[in-house]
Amino acid sequence: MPPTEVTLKDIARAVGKSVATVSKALRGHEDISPETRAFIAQTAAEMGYTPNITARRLQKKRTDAIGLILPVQSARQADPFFTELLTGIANEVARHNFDLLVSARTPGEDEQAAYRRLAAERRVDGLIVAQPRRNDWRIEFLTANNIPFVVVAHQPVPPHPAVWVNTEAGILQAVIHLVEENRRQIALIAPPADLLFHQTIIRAFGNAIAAQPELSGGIISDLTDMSQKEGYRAAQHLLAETPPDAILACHDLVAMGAMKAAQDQGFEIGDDIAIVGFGDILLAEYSQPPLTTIHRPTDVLGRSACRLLLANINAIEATPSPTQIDPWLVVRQSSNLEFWV
Amino acid sequence: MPPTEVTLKDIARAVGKSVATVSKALRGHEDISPETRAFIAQTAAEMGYTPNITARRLQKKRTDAIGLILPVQSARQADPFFTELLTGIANEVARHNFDLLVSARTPGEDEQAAYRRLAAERRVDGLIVAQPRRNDWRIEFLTANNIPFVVVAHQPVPPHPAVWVNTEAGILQAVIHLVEENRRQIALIAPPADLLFHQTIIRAFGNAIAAQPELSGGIISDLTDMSQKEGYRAAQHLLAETPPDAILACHDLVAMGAMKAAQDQGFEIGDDIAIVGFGDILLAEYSQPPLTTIHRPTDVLGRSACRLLLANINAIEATPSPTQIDPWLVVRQSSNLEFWV
DNA sequence: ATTATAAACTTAAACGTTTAAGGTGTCAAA
DNA sequence: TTTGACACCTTAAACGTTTAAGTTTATAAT
Repeated sequence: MPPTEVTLKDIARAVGKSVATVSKALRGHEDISPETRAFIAQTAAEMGYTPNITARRLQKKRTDAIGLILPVQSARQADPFFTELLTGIANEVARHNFDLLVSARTPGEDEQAAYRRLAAERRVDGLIVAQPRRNDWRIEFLTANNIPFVVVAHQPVPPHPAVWVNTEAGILQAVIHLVEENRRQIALIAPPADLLFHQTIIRAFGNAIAAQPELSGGIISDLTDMSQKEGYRAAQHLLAETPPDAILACHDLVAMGAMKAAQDQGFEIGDDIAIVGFGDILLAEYSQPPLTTIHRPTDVLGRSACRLLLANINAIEATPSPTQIDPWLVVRQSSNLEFWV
Repeated sequence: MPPTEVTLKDIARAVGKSVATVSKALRGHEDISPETRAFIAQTAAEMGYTPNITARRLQKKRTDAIGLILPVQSARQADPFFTELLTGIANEVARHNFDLLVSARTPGEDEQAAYRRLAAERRVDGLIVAQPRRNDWRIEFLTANNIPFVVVAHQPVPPHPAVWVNTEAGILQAVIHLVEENRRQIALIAPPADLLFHQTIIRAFGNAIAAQPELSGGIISDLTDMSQKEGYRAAQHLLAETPPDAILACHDLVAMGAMKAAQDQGFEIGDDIAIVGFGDILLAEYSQPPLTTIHRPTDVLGRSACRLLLANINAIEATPSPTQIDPWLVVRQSSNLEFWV
């Protein structure tokens, strides 16, 4: 490392040309002769030049960075969904030479400060908003302040740019599967009511049930978050009275909590009761029994959201990439009688 | 949002003072009269001024940002350890008004580019390096380029600044617990050999075994990563021949894979065989059976690392915060006979 | 009446880039 | 021999801050 950073000025001095020439040479402009271009490029390399992106940013008025604010419950909390989303976004971002700024905040006042920081102070060119809520102030804030963003959701969020998983299709597949497994009373453990996902999944569930005349369905709708703990609690209540023969959970973590509750009450999962999750987090396959679940291709979701955002801020030309992502059902032991023959 | 960003110049024009005065007023310098200071502050607020951090950065030659590069195996991969670490770091970073830049890369060539980008191009003031490897080129690179960093590890990494979990103590607790549970042959499933953690845990395990005369220990040491899949594979081999009566895994995910392997081979976990993990990820409590594990306070690790890094780059004054973090054993059903009485 | 001190500013340069506009020299065409 | 046209390069301004050094005015000390 040079004792002091090498700048364009240093190179200019070294090659005996002006700073402008050096800049243009390095950026490959047409009006610099090939020889000069090559000479400058070589000198720059020899001197160990790396551009100062801060200066570039100031001049270009773009940060070439996007932001993601993770809603976390506690310092410990780490919803695998967000992690996978993050990985997807990070990968895509890297391909386009952008930076990803991450903030972890508990929803509330604190979160607002984070949005103001990233967005109003223009630390980023745009943001990805995950898990939209009812009357989401984040969306209102970003809209009002004219800051580009893309929502990652479970259904379209007009009029805002969004990428979403086709919840309707996923739920329908799950319900059909349960019917084929001869389940007749399905209980849905719905997400917290302040999430848009709440309405989406309840509607999808209602439609799916309505399409199968022999089915009856119930809905648990008092979750405060989508954690194992809440899943445990919800299932506990559910099973205490007249237990359904299938549970459809809004999140794999919730499903895992529900499984534990059922096991603690002596149910044989996959036999006495079927349990289906949503998400297909990595651990779903390794739960005991392995969890049947609706696979949500979260990394694809992240990549698409990222691409859409970059297109919207004119960083890349718009590609007609799909905004609706189809999930699919992954059948494992928690819902499958064959494993119990 | 203003049609165009409000700058110091605009405020200067509005209050009829120079740009320098406005700047100094807003930063609370002594040589601006209280009245002017107040007036400027008010005007700035009214005009909706937010400082342009890019300009500030250029001038100050600091980015007020740190970086974290997550090693990921695939787009899907999402080791809960890193997620928790990330959350811890993000939280601490926010408290000091710093930004956190995150990159997700598969170890290798790709990863190098990410380091060069963040570090050499000075997008960040410093980096946190997690999961150090043998002859870690990342550490060499950062050292050679004079870029501040802190390592998150499982033992000290002299001469580099680091924060580590007291692996020795954790492993000892686990082994003592297993002895009390009347286990006599303990197998360690060690991390991949290229990680420093590999040596650390093997030494700790060796010492712990040596301290208990009645014990015999074996070591599996061919993992390619710390995943459930690898845990499954390792345990499968282990159990095929002369099964130990306890397995100590280097990571909860590995332990979960091992549990599944054991179950698939008809072992009753906690009875026929005890399994102990390392990390205490959130899901450990919800596995079936719940996993006994060495609790690694990952978020604390992240916070401490962050604080140490910030102190090293003179962003905060050094606090004598501990660099060695003590883990503790959490006993659950996977190793506890009492559950089986 | 002079000088020093202090308070409250302003000027100007700097941080490292990019780029529009302008300049110079060469060569070909008229 | 003039006139473009072109290739190649330079000048200068700009992006929005911060801050060292300088200026002005008022006041106090000699």
